[in-house]
Amino acid sequence: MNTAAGTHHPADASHSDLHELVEVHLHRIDQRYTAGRQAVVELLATSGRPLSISDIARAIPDVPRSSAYRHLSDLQDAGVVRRIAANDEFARFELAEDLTHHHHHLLCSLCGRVIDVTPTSDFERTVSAMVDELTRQQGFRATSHALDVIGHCASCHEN
Amino acid sequence: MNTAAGTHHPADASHSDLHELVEVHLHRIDQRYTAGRQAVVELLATSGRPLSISDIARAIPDVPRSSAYRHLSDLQDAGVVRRIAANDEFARFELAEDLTHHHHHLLCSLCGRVIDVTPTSDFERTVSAMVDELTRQQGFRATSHALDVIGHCASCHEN
DNA sequence: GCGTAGAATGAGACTGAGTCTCATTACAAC
DNA sequence: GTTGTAATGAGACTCAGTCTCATTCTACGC
Repeated sequence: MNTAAGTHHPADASHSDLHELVEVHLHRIDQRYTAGRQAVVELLATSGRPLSISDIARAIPDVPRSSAYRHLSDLQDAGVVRRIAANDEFARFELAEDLTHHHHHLLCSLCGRVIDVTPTSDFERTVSAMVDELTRQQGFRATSHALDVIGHCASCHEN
Repeated sequence: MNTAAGTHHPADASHSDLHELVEVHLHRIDQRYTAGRQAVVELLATSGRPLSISDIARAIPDVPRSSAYRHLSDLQDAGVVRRIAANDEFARFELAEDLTHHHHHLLCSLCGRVIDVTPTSDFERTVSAMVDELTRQQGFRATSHALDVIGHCASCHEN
């Protein structure tokens, strides 16, 4: 499996492409791509891991909390940002997969860190088959899926 | 795949067995299996789906909120209860898998409902292989995993 | 059975993530 | 430039979840 933890930068291919793409997504729901929103997207794109609100507040302190929440919510509506629920009590945010690439998460139950990993094609085939089955049997219409592996990250079980 | 949504009752085999097992788990960490804790376990066992705190408060109103939280936290420490983070903002609780059986979740992004499904052995084999790989490559020590499929449940996309 | 130490509980204050409101500012169209 | 509308900042507000502390229960020795 190819892991991408901490090393992939979704905007590597072309940084301006990302922002143009986000702008298109926003325009689709009649929203502007303002400076505050750009700052949030830029941060999520370069961080390479899902960020909590406190991460975001720390990184871009000139964007007030209430605005950051609103930007994230608007970007979520535009399909640009995805909210993920970690095992601790607060939410984290990352760029949506169609702007980056499909991946899963390792959740450290000690420090709360979230690490991205890209799945093998073998794995994804099995998941897709499973999801198809569910759609039929449960009448459940899947839009996406996420595998969360819970455990202890390298730096935590060292200590 | 065998789905078990809404139909499996973990304690079907023997209800008293479950409570004895929980008692053992609690004693292991020097905790008593009191009436309040029994009420919570009983509720989780018979509900057949992960419950939020408001579900629990509604079902057993004579157990105060602060006690319910404490019971859940103690039961979690004993390895009897697992806390799962749904996609909405609040946590849900279910009996740990070694008291029931290994399963995954369908999360309805419209109504917040969480549906349990049991994985195929084929799927679990692939996941285990993937998790082993991670352990080696990332130095991540996995303790458990969960596949969340996000989408719309039958009753939501009917309307 | 009785007394006592420690565990469990209930009530309610407290914390902080996330939401809402509203006055102000920026922008787009004419 | 003017005007209507969208976006923003500040801060009040809500409510899930935690903490504290006085009270009640339980196990155990006598």
